[in-house]
Formats: sequence, structure tokens, C-alpha cells
Amino acid sequence: MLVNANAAARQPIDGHLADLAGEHVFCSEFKYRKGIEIFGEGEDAEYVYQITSGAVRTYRMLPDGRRQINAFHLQGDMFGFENGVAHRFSADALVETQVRIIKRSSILDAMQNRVVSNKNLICFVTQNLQHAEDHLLLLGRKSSLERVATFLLEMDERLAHPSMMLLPMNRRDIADYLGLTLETVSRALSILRDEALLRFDGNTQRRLELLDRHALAEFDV
Amino acid sequence: MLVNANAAARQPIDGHLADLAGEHVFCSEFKYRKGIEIFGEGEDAEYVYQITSGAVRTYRMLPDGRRQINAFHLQGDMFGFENGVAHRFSADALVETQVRIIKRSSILDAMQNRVVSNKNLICFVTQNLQHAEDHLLLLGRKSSLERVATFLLEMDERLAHPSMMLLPMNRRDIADYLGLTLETVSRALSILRDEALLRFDGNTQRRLELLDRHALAEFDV
DNA sequence: CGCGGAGTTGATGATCTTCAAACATGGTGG
DNA sequence: CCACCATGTTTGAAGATCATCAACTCCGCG
Repeated sequence: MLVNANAAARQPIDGHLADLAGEHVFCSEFKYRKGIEIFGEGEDAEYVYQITSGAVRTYRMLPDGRRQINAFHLQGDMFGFENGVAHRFSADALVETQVRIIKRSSILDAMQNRVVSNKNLICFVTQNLQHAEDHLLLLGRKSSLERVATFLLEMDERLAHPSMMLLPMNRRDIADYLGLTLETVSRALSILRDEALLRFDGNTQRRLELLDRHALAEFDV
Repeated sequence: MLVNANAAARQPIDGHLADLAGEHVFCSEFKYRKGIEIFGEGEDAEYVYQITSGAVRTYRMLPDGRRQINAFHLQGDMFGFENGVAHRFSADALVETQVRIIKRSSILDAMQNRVVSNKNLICFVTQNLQHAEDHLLLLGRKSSLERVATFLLEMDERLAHPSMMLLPMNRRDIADYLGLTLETVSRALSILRDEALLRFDGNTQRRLELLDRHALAEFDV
């Protein structure tokens, strides 16, 4: 927060998770199959995670099954930071996903010994905060069309503006991220397609191309 | 907008802000009248703020006037932290408010010289993040009654469970915090009053007493 | 082939917003 | 001390948006 994160807004750290805690710390690589839980709400927050490939959703649930997805994490992103001893939300792999993990205690030790790159660590937490704050505006004040347009532009940017975008999540995940139902998301996408702002690749529903980013940005407010 | 405030004598402080930057840093005290802007979106993020008395709202606005309040800050809270050079939000005094301010650069220098309590700094950012994440769930997935009940319990806790609670914000502020309209907030409060979960003090609308915190917590999910 | 998961589309309904009116409150000045 | 006005709040009625329920299609896969 207090440090300048400038251009590399989406790049949490300079490359490797180990940089965060100096060269003294080991990382392990883990692989999760599609749909598998990486950690659950209430579990001990023992590790911090960085995605090397794949995609992850972090979310909270209400007792009656309502779910709010806080964020989708893609390649290079880190997640799992906690203040307390337990995770306050859950994380699942959206697709086959590979992660580096590092023990939280390693980072804490490293901090104690002043070998941590504090700037990077704080930048990362602040990025999560800024993303959450942007999302508050979306959830509190945007219409369904605006939410979907915002979502498409966010994914487009994070996937580096590919000509053909492959969404790693289904309609329900998008809906639970945007505070809508999957039907409303589907309807909004159909409207944007009918307005020629995007098109789907053949008969697929997850491979799509943004045809008019400028017009989408107007929807985005 | 520091021009509107009266500068008090420079003095060392104790409490969080001082912990953050060590004992070497000085703070000024400023006072803002009700409704006055403390800083605006896009302005240089030169200072960090801590409330000694009063209350502050931080918020973002869309071009057409829609507003989302991210948080209400009360006595002891800090706000105004940013990653970049500019504020990403605005902040106004809700009531007559006194704040301590410290130059961001002081904290940055202190970090450089390793005199900052890094743990505290990261904890602070993480606390903001956790509040935002809780609020995502509220905005994305809770009904109007649930939102208002959650809000009342949050204020109750932050004001240390007073027998009589004095809200420093009006209905519109509450609505813009909860992603509702002021009418919906008013209706929800009337329902909770009719159900004897709370009562207003006399004919006032901002002084109220929670009569059944347990029942409110059930609404809160 | 048939089955199940994912997505689309339509009809209906609930919740919340919008528009409007009435009332209360608190400060100001005659 | 009271009239007066701006601001804030409540309440009602009507309307819009989104959710729910349901039917159907498409595709992948055993």
C-alpha cells in the first residue's frame, strides 16, 4: 500500500515465490485436478500459494448454500494469505492447476530476520485489497450487463488480450463472482453477442472473442 | 483537502500510527467539519490518516452519480493507504472529525531504515482486506434485511456494544454502504423495529438500541 | 445410443428501486 | 419564541430488474 506498485499491477512479485522469503526457503510444487479443493474455510492457514499454471477460485459460503467468489486467480497470482491461523475462505482448482507452496512460518521467520522483500509482500496484499475494492463497486452498484462487461474486460486484460479467450470457469462460477444467477449471466452474454460485442467460437460457450472492446468499456461505465 | 483544517502543534504520538513508523516520526492533528472532504479520488496520496475522534466514509463514485461506500472509519481507525501515488477513493468527514496525519514518505523512509514494524503494517492492510472480503459476501449474496442486520451488528461491535447507539451517518450513507437505496434501508429498519429487535430513542432516527442481538444475528446469517 | 453436465431461453414471480407525498427535525432570523 | 425552510426520514404505489422454475438444446462420453 505504501509502496509504489506502478505498472506491474497484475504481477504480484518478480517471478518466483521464493524471492519473497529470500533464497533460504524451499518451495514445493503441487498439482490439483479440476474441481479439487486446495484448502477450505476454517482450515489451518499453513501455506501460501502461487499458481504456475491453471486457475483457482477463492470463495465463501453461507450456511444455506449461497456462495460468493471473491476472486479468480490465474497464472502468477498468489493467494492464501491470512492474518490469523485459519483460512477465512476456501480455494478450489477450476481446471488442472499447478501451484508452488511455501510454509507461512518460513515467511514469518524470514520477516523476523529481515530477509523478506517487504515491499513485494505488502504490494501483493494491497493488490488483493484493490481488487476487492473494485469488486465492491461492481457488486454494490452495477447492473447485470455492466457486471458481465466488466468481467469480460477484466479477464481479457489478465489473459493479455488474446484474440480468442478461453474461460476457465463455468456460468455458475461467473454468476457467483458477479453476484448474479447463472441464467442472468447467460442472458447478458447473449445480449452482448446479439449486439455484436463478442462472438462465441463455433458452438462452444467458453471460447469467445471480444469484437468491440470499446463498446464493452462503455457498458463497463 | 488539508486547507480546510486547522493545524495543531506538531507532536509525537503514541498508538498505532507511531508504532507503524517508529518513534522518530512526527504527526500533525487536523480537524474537519461535518461533510468536508478529506481527500478526493485522483488526488496525490501524500498522507496517511488516523482518526482520534469522529467518523469518516471512504467511497468511489461512478460518472452518473452512483456511489459505493467501502467502509466507515471510526475512532482509532486508519485510512488513506495507497499503493500508487494517487488516492483511488475519496474520504469525507461524516461528523466533526479530528485526525492525525503523517506523511507517506515518512513511513517509506522508516521502512527503508528498517525501523518500521512490518508485521503491523501488513496486519493493517490485511485487516482492510478482510473487511472488504466480508463486505463482498454481503453485497453479492445477502438480502436487504440481512444487510441491515449485519450493518447494525457491525456498528454495535465497533462502538463496543453501547446500550444506546448513535449512528454518525444518515440513511443514504448506510444505503450506499450496503448497496441499497435509502428507502429500502428505512423499510428494513422499520421492520426490525416492528419485530422488536431494536427501538429508536424517542423521535430520533439515529439514536437506537438493539433489543435482541441474538435475533439480529440470525438475520445476519 | 442414451445419459448427464452445461448452457440457453421463456414465463412467472419476488425483491428492490423509483417516484411521490407526508411528516419530523433542527437551525435561522424576524 | 415562533415561523420558516432545508434536510432527513418514513411510508405508499407502481414499475424494473433480477431470481426462480421449467423446458429444451447441445455436447462429450460411457
